[in-house]
Amino acid sequence: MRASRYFLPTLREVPADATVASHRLLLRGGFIRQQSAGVYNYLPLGLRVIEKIKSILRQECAKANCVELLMPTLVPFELLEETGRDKVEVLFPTTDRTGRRFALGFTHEEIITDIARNYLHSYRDLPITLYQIQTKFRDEPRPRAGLIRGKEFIMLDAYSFDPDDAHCDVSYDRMWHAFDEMFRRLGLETLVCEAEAGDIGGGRNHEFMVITEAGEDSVLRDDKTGIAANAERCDIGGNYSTVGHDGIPAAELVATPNARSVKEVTSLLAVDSHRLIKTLLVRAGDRNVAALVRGDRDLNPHKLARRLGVERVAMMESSDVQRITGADVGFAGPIGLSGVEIIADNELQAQNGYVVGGNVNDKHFVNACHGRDFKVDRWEDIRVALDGDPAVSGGVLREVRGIEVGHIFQLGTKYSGSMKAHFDDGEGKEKPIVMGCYGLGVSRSLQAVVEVYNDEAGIIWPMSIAPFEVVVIVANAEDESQMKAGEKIYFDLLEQGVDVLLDDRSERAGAKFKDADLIGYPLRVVCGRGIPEGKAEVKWRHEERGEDMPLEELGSKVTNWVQNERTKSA
RNA sequence: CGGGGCGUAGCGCAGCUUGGUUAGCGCGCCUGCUUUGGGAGCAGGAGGUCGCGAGUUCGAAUCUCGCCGCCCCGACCA
Repeated sequence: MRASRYFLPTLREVPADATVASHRLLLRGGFIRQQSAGVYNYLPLGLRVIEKIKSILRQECAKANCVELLMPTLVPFELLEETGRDKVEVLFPTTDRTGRRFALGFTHEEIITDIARNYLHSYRDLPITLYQIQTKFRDEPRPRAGLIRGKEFIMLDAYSFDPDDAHCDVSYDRMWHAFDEMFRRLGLETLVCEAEAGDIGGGRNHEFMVITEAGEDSVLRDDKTGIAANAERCDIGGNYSTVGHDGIPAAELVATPNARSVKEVTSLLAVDSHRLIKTLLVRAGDRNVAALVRGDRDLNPHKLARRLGVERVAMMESSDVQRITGADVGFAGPIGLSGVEIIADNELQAQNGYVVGGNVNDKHFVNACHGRDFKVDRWEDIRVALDGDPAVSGGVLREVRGIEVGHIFQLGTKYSGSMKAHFDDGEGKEKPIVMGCYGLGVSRSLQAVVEVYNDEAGIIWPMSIAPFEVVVIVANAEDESQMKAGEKIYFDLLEQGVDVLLDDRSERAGAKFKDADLIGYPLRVVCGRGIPEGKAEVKWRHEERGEDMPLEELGSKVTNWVQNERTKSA
């Protein structure tokens, strides 16, 4: 490809809206262009990277015996109704001219399960894993940071079908390994985390995180075992012995007019927030539960749901809170509550004599003691883990930020059950197929790579997914000998199968260097002032200096370097 | 959805507080000459519904109201 005939809309100035480095570089390098919030064009350079990523994913899928198909973007609404996912909030609903309802595909469990129930009837058809690479649509409440979170994005989604859990484990582990290989070849180091399953549902699941400050997820890593977990999921250890109430004065109801929030109450009563208990009322199935956490902590609703053995908990409506506590939201407390199961965070055992809501408007108790003024039905770990918290292993949890580039799930029979995707087990019994699903963010991974590989001057692509492997710059496009030499190298490299761009634009040399650094080609060849002596400069993007090389050996040497890099990431 | 910020040429910005001729600047773009290894110099030029709509006023980029869009923080997140 000749740059003079290509599309390289690089920007000298930094677009004001981009705050994350990788987002800025992708915009400046002319890889992507925003169309609207969370919606992007992939310009030619960006598309090249996307296609290279896809190609690596396909190769690894093939190694793992996964079979590619392509499902529709228009998902019939009735299928989502079968699994209850017609209520999912990020759905993009639409209708055809006859009024028939669809949703733009946000993930394809329903369609793939529909395919399974139509074609997979026998244990002889299993196991099998099918996958696609496709644009997904999710009406995200807050798109951010370019391709990190968008309303549409490119994703690989794979689905495994097995006769039982043991086989599913095998499929799961095989895909886990395939993901490891994919990320390795993209140049991404990932930390695998235990995670929450969210609306996808199911049981065992793991996230693949690229650790970087620009990430939007919080990951906690046990410094003793190295095991990591998403903050939504992370368990907290520590041994707590219950502190008694000796010497603590009797609980006393005090006036706290209009003080509802932790901040308002603690500043009014002049106490630290860790001396206050937040009482959060939730519905868990048909049960009413009061969850107690320290004033300076956050309840983790996922964890609470898990402790209670339900799929999810929902914060109570304010009318229900009033009915149960007799007071407005903001004044709930554990003393005198009835018909409510009280579950308290472990950490609360370590102190006593708290400030709690009075279950009367504008009143709170001080010196409230568990074991004296109110009874805790269960002590559990129900709060959001923080940096420095004790790990279950006895180590300490340390927080890092991460970009979630992959998420794999064991679904069990969640979809096959509700959609009746059954198979004959060979002994005359019909059973639901055991499923797994595996998502890898293609566009998000692209940006994660940029986030990890860049410097002040621009992007530094790994050879495996660089938009071009080599750029050949003709320093002065009007100098015939330079242009001739550049074209010769260009055609030689092309012939050797190297992915090369010839920068023959009539820009000044400096501008072409700046563009090359910004765009981030791994290797740069410059045909310039060395040409009269039969030499050109070769330079790696990640190195400070290049070296002059005789033209005769340049082609084969560069080809070798490229091929070496390729095998490293093959 | 809550909080904050922004919307003026392709990009980055000034002007708005205190309304007043033809709305500026830098980069980019076009033409010419010179230059040609780290985003060149000089000269000339094109490019604007000042986000949209109402209102106030003799007069609105500027003041008021409504709407729309974009960014950041939070909530949410498959």
